[in-house]
Amino acid sequence: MASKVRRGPYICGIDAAMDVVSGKWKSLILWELDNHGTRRFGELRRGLTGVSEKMLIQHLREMEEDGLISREVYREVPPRVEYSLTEHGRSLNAALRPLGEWGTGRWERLAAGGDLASPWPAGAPLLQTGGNS
Amino acid sequence: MASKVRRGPYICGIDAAMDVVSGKWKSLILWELDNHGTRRFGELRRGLTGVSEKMLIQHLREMEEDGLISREVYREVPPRVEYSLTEHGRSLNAALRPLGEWGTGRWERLAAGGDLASPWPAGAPLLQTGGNS
DNA sequence: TTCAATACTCACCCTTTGGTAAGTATTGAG
DNA sequence: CTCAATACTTACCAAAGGGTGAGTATTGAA
Repeated sequence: MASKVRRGPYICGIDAAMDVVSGKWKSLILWELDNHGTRRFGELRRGLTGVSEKMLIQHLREMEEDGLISREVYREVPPRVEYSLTEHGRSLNAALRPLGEWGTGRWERLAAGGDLASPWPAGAPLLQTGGNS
Repeated sequence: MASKVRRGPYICGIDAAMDVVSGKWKSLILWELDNHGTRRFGELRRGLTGVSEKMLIQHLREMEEDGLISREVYREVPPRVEYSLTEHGRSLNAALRPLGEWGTGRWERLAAGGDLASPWPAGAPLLQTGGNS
């Protein structure tokens, strides 16, 4: 039961993308690695507040299989393992940006006591953060 | 147990967007409504091959609560109910487009006996479909 | 000899998600 | 009176997702 091995059959592109990105912590891992370039296992664990070791490693393994991240092992004592984004992972992050901005907009509207029906809060400009967050 | 009522607290914009879009059939519903403009319950059911009535209506209700779609009831016999995208739903669809294109790329690479590590299949141009699919 | 530090690995369990199949409500047609 | 057509609604069940907590392996330092 090491990995999911779903990989289709897909019904559309969104479906194919979701297969890779769905998982409670995956977008956070993407974001964290995009910010820092390279992170050790322990750094990731401390960076993603609330993640369990089991889920973190499970997600990291799946993302490695999906070609999103690379894993570098340094045979030292104590051991050191470094994770970073591949080119493929960076392109996924870029593709997620508009969705992240849409989500930020919704989030702000909700926080403002949000009326979910109208697309923008009528005059309140949407603040754009740097990345997906 | 009528609705999910998650709506935060979120940790990033992606999280906020995922809360709205996660669900086996939601992106398909978005896509179907974007294509046809307006669809009856039965048309949606027949359009999304494999969806159960329970899940379809559950997703539709949640999406209505989230302001993505609107529901129009015609008091006839037999009854008629029509669903369509709101402005908010259309903006979500737009934000999903890059992700859909990324997924299509991955999908094609997989179908081609895909090497998941390199971002593009080296010379094979990515065919862009019209929407998210 | 014991401990610390790191990166896992495993067994167990609870919650969420989604499917199946049957039932409800309405009213015009036969 | 029964049936068809539509849009749900409900009860029940199985699978997937994710959390907890303990255990493993390695070796230098105390």
